[in-house]
Amino acid sequence: METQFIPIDYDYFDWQGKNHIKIIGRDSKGKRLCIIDSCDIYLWAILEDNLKETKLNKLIKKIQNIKLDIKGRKTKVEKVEIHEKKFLGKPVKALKIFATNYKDLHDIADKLAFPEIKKRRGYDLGFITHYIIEKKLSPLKEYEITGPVIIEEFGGIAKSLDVDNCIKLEKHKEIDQKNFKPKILAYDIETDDIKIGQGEIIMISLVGNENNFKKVLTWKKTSGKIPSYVEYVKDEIELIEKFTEYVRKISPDFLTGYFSDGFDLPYLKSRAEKLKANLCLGLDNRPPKFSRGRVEGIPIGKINGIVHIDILKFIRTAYAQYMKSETLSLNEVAKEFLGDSKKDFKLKHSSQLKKDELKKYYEYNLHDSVLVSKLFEKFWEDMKEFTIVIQNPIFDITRAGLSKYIESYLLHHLNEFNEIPEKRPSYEEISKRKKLKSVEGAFVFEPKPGLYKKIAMFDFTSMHTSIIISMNLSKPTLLEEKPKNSKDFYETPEIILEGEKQKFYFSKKPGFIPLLLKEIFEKRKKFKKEYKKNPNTITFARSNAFKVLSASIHGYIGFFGARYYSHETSASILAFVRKFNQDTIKKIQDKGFKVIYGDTDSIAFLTGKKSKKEIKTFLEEINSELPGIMELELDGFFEKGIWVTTRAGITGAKKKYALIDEKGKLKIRGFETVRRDWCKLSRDMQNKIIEKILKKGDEKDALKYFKKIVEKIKNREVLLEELIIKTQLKKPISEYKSISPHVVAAKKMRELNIPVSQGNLITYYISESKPDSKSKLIRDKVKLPNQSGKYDIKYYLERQILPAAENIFQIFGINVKELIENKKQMTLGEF
DNA sequence: GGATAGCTGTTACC
DNA sequence: ACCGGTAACAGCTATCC
Repeated sequence: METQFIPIDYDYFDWQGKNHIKIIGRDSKGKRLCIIDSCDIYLWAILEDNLKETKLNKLIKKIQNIKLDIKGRKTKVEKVEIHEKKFLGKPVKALKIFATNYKDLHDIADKLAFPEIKKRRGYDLGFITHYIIEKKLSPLKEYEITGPVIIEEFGGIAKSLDVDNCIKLEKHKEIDQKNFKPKILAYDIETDDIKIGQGEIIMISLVGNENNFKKVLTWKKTSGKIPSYVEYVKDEIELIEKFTEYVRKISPDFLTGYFSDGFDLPYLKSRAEKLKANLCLGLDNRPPKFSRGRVEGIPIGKINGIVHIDILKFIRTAYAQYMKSETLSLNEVAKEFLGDSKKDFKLKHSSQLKKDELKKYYEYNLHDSVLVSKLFEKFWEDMKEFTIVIQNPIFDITRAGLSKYIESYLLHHLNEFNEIPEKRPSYEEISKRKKLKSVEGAFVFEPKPGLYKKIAMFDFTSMHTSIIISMNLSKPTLLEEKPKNSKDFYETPEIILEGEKQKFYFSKKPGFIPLLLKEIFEKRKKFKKEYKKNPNTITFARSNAFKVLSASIHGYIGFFGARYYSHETSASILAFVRKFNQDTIKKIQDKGFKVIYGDTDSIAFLTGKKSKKEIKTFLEEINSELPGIMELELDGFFEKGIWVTTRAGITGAKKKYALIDEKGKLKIRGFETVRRDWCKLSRDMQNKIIEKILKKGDEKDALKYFKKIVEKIKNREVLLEELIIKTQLKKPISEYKSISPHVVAAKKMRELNIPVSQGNLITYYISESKPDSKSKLIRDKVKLPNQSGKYDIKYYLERQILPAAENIFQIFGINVKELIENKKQMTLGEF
């Protein structure tokens, strides 16, 4: 049979002792196919240099005779070949040692402790990654494949799978990608208890991307007319089984939820087990399987053949860093990316629900799935792009962290360089790396506080990555010492590493890591351009997703868990980052401009009387002098900007500024207004003050506004919701050494049986202390938002409002602190 | 018992 | 443990006198 094929989900099984890959995917007509294939299984033994032939032959004989008897399964080394390979860029002679089963490679490696063998590599990739590398059959790419249809072979696997055809792969060829439209089903459950399996599942909503499929399944019935999407079932068992039936009938490529790895799917599983209900969602007619997750032990739910995607996890890795939302709740994320939100509905125990409320509940439940399905559609192109670039199955891509992205990308391209993969660091190696002092980071220019006009901002495009590529920095290209007879190397500035002043030297002969990173760099540039041409939330998200990927390369090299970790390289990258930024600052100053700020890869300066065209020409001039692919670009021109002092004193505060461009668009960094751990009142107030100063140029009006807010607080006219402070609980309550207000708030919540756990955003406000209280601690005045009380005027004036305004007014010589203090005396006087 | 340096903890910037 | 360094800042905690 010959057909087109898009691989989607990868799995493997043993048949007659040998690993076989099982790939579920689609053909161009939307038929679901399963492909069975196998590949060579082997590991590498890197030999000592200059090994004599007789010794080598003896060694090969010994290896060929290795036999294993593990867990009752007998197996042996199949064959051994000699290859000229490279390891960390250097030529090596290596033995390719073949085995039957990938699982055995580790045990074989253990038996290779011969003095002739320097290193053993390539047995810790996992079979799926090994297969994809070996056969170049990558997820979500498109292929022309040929092979016989199988029915009885491999123990009748074809019969156990719910697919249109099962094919034994003989040949495959990559073809151009057409626009693959996956079948998607979003789901969401409602329950009576948020602890997994502790309550009943009340209803489940399903939303598909074909035929406008919308469904709410429930056993909680109401009277009167109900919407056509609601389907009643008898009880919870039937609810779960109906859900299973629909998933199987629709048989989507992707079943997607929001936090569904941590809630919906484990909940369904737990209830199904308890009630003995059928939850066999997989194409293999089995229930979902769970494994322990990477983050906070949140499980990972896998369904055979149908890729379960928890869209929250992908958002967390690829976008969270650059999002405006304060939390990654479905509601906030939907607001940011879809301009839509959850339906307004106050959740309560189903027994407390009135008949008319139930209809609202159905709507609410359905809409959650609508949002999830829309989010999936929004991010589909990005997930696909990441999957194709990184070449790991999309199931893993959507759950992995950034280091995994980079590492997988590298591992999948090593063959192009004839490279043997480096191993994962051992536990001992990791502890050793963790003990090293952290390397000196980027340079931040100390600003002089003040109001500035006519500002230009330059920044380097993907600075760290372009430095790695341009200066050929990586573990394999790092030279042991300064070459004596050659100029073919890059020299770093002086670096202090582990207390020792030194320089590092990198070969100019292009290494595989810098060469490979170029693709990621190019993609980042491409998507940034796309965003600038067509700015919307989605082009912004994509541009940022690749920005994150591109920016994490340097982090990967300095990450102790990385295969290609290099402390020296990491220090070198940062030394170049400092050097190029400082050199450019100097160039700009030498040209006669006043530099006012810069952080890592950016520089802000006053354009003075120079035209935009002149600035751009100057930029080109700087660019012509930059090495390799390094590029400085214009971030923008700004009409005005403010920089303030630190709270403590007279020095300019770094990482805090506000700018306004010609279109009146504000760019605010670091100020309280962008920090979620300040109350809404002070954030909004500060934002307005900045706006009044930058837009209208009217600090008097800003001051008037500030006084108004002070009055409002004093007169208790401020709504409590404006005074709520939100702080994240970053670890379990018991682990806190210092008991700060948010920890107290979390404790109070626990006392009231409100579930709190690590990662929750804790909300509270500061109330007036009891008259008899001697405590000066703020934590003793903490109250939860729903606890009644009077807000503490003094606290909000002195600790929330004043700090958010003080430093800004100080620029204009206005001392608002005195103003508040006078007012306080007046207040006292009034009493 | 009050002042304060230093530490813990959170968040943001890049 | 799951990209990392720089920085601001609040509020607690230890230590001093």
